[in-house]
Amino acid sequence: MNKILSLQEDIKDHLRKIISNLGEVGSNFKVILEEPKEIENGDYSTNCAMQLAKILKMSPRNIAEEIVKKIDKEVYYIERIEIAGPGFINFYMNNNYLTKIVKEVITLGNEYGKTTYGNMSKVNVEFVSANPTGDLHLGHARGAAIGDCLCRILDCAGYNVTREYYINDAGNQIKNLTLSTIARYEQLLKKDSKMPEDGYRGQDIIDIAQKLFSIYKNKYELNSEERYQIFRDFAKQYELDKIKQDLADYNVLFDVWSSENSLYEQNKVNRAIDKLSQKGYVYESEGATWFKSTEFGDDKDRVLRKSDNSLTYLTPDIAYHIDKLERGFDKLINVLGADHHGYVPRLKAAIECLSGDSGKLEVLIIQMVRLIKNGEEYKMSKRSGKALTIRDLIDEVGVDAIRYFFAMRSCDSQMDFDVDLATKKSNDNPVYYAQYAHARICSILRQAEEKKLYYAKLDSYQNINSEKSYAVLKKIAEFPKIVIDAATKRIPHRITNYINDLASVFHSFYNAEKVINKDNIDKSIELLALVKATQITLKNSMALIGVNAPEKM
RNA sequence: ACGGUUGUAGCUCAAUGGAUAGAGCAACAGUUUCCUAAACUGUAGGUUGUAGGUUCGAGUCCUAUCAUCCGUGCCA
Repeated sequence: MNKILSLQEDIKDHLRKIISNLGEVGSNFKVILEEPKEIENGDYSTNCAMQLAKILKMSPRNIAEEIVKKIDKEVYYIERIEIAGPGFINFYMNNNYLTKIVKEVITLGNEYGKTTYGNMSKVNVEFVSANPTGDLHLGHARGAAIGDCLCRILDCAGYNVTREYYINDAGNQIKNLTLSTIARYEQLLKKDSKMPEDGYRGQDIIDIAQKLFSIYKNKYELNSEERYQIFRDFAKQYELDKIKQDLADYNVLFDVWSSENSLYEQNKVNRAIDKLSQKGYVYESEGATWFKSTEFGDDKDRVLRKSDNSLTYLTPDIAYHIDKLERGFDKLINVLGADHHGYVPRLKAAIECLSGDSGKLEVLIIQMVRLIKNGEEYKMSKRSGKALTIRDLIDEVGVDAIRYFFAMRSCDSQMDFDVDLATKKSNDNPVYYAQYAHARICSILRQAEEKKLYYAKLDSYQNINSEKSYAVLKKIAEFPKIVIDAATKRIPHRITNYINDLASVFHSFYNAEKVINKDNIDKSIELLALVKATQITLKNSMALIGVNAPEKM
């Protein structure tokens, strides 16, 4: 824990002791020490006098006075304390304490922001998991950005994170992909083959067919089991490779690629059905096999095996989640699009039935993204092939801008993505604001170096003493706490807000004060340390979003 | 019809149950003999969808209602 944060904790402990001497307040009374928005209200503030009013049957202001009398100001770097409004106790710190953060940040470097908060508990985050039947599109881009940022944040907060992608490479959609490919292939052989009813009509299928044609020519003109298998495997691999490449270019890497098919090969799917059956929650009706999910809170019972003997999407997915639990994770987080949120209760029902561990599964719902083009909604459809792919986005807008844009928004509000705005007015993109701050800092450090000026690592900085520089220091000191907050609440956008705030206080500082000043070398080398600490914090926080911190712009 | 999300400045969005609800864009007025003006400073802009309730205190929690999007397949 950094010195500023531990000082806050120390003050809290101090308050706790004082309060417990005032009377019986109960063991679950929590002392809250917050940072007021308005600087006039102090560096820290506590509302505990108001909270205690009812318990102690005294007026908040009287309680506040009792508390304030007993606070040891010297030990905690407190300059003065005021009681304000209905009973807030406001602490005005001796700001010299803030400069202690500078040396700490510089010493920690890339490690600044990391904590052991998560105790290395094992978290599995499953995200994207798009079927290998076509390109990733806008919605996947949002899920990928949120999922990946969340993983980076959890990792920073001390969790042991596994990033996982579930490949649906066994079901109906693969059959559809294969039949679509075969149809395109036959069309290349000048046959009058029709696409399947709900086939995939994108350009990628034509590309696959052409590749197959250049390898096999007319060898597979006639229908055969061999043709089906070869075409299926080829198409599947082609699509999957493309997805992997696009994600890698989007700065998203996975630890584990799980295959649905391998669940069948290991007989895990049948075993899941058997286990549900043994527990007595499976029955036959209308030629299908049903799971009695209503016993576990679902709206209606669900089909596991259809009357045509094929399985529903749910069945292998149950086996998959049991498999994940058996791999020893303390927490499973699924990042899902809002269009799938109705699916969650049945999955949880099955997990609860089989393991009693459904509480370990947490689903993060990402709301829909509407694509706006030429001022109106642009409807996308994978089947028709009409879509804006993640590849198009990367080429047109750039990875940093897209990732930052998606990470900025709370994931539970639906949003519009205006392509024209994103491409044309890309200079207005907030990511540049932060990147510019970083580039600016690097420029200062470069020029200082040319003048043989280097930042100083001191225990206390007497020359860092302006309001603007205190604002920067306070912001820097918050960072580890913000990371923990973003991790536990699963809100990556807290980090982008933080980045924006940090860039803002720095820009403001920059415009008010000259860092490199030949006439005051002592001050310069101290301010350089502040600048260096800002650079480290900015870079580390941007890394959590997965965007670059350029040294020049 | 039922279940879930969202509703905050002209637009896009923030805001740990706290004090005078904040940013960016758009509008207006300023700042460069000086480390990057992709920046900074200021002005203007609000009945937090509506109506109740909970409490010392509500944009935040509860109820109702309206609007919005998503879902309610033997699709995935």
